[in-house]
Amino acid sequence: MTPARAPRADAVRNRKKILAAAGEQITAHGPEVGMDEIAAAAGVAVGTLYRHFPTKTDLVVAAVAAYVARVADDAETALSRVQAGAHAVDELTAFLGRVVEASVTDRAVKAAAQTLGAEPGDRGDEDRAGTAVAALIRAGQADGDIHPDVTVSDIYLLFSTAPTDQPSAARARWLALVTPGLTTRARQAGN
Amino acid sequence: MTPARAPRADAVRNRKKILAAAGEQITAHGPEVGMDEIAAAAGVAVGTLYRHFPTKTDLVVAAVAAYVARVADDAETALSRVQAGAHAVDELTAFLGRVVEASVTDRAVKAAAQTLGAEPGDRGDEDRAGTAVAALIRAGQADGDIHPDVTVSDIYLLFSTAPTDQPSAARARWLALVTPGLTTRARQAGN
DNA sequence: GAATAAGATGAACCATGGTTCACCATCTAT
DNA sequence: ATAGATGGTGAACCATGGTTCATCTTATTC
Repeated sequence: MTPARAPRADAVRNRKKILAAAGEQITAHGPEVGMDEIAAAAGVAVGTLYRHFPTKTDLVVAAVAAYVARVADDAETALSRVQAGAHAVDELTAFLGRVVEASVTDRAVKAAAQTLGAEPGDRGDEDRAGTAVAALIRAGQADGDIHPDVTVSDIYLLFSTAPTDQPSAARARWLALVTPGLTTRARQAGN
Repeated sequence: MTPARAPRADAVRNRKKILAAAGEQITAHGPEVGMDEIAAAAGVAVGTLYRHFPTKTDLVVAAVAAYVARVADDAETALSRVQAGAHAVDELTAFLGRVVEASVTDRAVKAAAQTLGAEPGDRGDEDRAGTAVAALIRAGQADGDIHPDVTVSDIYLLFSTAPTDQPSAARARWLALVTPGLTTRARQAGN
């Protein structure tokens, strides 16, 4: 067992800067930003990135984890509104809409979603999000508004297929087209 | 005006081989296949590819056009079935399902779909597909089964977001979730 | 069956972008 | 203050993959 003496102060500092920069850059330009750009944004050299994260994938995963946390917060907030009396269906679709809308700016969230759907993940934020969404669904089902067979993975499935690169109008239309699949009521007119 | 004497026989032959090979390769491995591989499959050298198509994009577009034709055929067949008495909604959703299912094997179709949604295209197959789908929609609306505000671009929108890389079960589920957005009836139980 | 233009060839080129590593700087423990 | 390991640097490396071009081949024409 390596007792592993405490990491150096500047190393900790840099790690944070890197994570923050990676987040910003990925948010702005998607996961395909170059390591050089992330390094520059963090005010470090490329080599430093590799000291902290063995591969680019590792870095992206780590950075994206922050956005999963954001989604989890959003879901929990929505849930608390429901517990305060708001309609669950409305909150759920609004949540879906917000997350989709957010993923336009934060292209990374989309990647995060795929992570969500992909692996069980290492506990934490993913669970929080899942739990909150599940509660949201259950509440809506209790109201009789959400179809009984809807599950959390349905939400992830839909979210992972959201038309991120399409114009705002298309995204709104998409949400309108997709919502009836979750609810028990037939579609209303208009969008 | 260059009278442009007829192109050489082998040039014509090669052009066909290239198009065919590009189709196969893209179908098998998606639009990201290397030019080398396409050339090899066609039994030609890379340079020949570039003699016929100035850039890779041009080649892909040309190759993908063939798949647009396939989709158009499918849509027209579905339409003819409706005219023979079949239910329009059923044909439309089945069509959507088939195309999605097909795009698992033919990853290229997906690219084709994005092309469809993107530019007006140079007439032809895209129009055929659009016309057939439009007729399908109109028929379904006449039956009162399809929501009055559904348009052809809705179909394209949905198709372009289909979960191509997900397992079969997920794709089926997706179709079930998405269908109610097109119809006037509320969701049924099960998937 | 030359002559010649159209076409084919594929090694080489180049840009991109992730990754490495020999060397330098800095923090921390004594 | 100093040793020495931990961390940082960034030019260079390498793999990938699209694109070019000088050269050779072959179909067509007279």
